[in-house]
Amino acid sequence: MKSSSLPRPGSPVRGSKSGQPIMALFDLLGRSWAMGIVWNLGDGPKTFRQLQSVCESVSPTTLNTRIKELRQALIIERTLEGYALTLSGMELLKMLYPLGTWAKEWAKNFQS
Amino acid sequence: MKSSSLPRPGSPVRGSKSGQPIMALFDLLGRSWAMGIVWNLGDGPKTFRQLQSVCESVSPTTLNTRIKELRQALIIERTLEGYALTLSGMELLKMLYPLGTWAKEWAKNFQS
DNA sequence: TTACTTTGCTACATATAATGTAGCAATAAT
DNA sequence: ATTATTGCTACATTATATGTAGCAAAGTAA
Repeated sequence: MKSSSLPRPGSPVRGSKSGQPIMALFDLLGRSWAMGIVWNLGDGPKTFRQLQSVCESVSPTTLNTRIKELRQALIIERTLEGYALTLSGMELLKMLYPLGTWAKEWAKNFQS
Repeated sequence: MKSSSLPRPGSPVRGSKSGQPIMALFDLLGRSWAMGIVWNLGDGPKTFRQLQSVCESVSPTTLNTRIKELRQALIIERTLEGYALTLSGMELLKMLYPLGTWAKEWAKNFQS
């Protein structure tokens, strides 16, 4: 993994050469499993293997990469019980919850 | 593009074999530029080329793929003025706005 | 102490997705 | 009739994700 693959606000990221915070966040969260990992840590810390099993089909390679990125981004951290959301990560998750509600309404469009 | 590449709630998606709505949404939005496109349509409809220029480095291939997906997902639509958020897409965008605020706080951690 | 299990990964080959550049057909403007 | 713009497609290259195997370290049980 190149170090440049970690999107940081203030450095060029996908969507913004100047590294606008929201674009850095979109770059970070817009990678496979990133939001799923945050979401799944909502009910408490999980070990690597637990995350692997709750994120049904994630490969260890990808999981490990995402974990590194989210840790560097200060969204998750390693604790004695496993990987956990940081305080900041918990705040982020709170902002994702409304998406769950929206998604349920949205899903109605696709019922066969 | 395989038709199976469009994540739909109710069908297997990344993160959920049963296609839980939130996981379908994460699958859809967790692709490069997806959230950036929605975000950038916040201030009104944009043509393909306008989107291309506002999403600085997006390739036409990727932009076109994302547009197709977001249209099928009923989040954006084609209008006379260009691509625009649907009503549902506007609601979704509203749920993304708080992330902008969060991201600004988050960015403070990375100031050199 | 030995043996067995679980954990947190790494290696590596393959498949899939994104990028970058070129350019074309259709419409609009001059 | 010419030129410009728009919404793409083609295609080669590069980057990212997947899937499987397995290993070293730590914990557990006998």
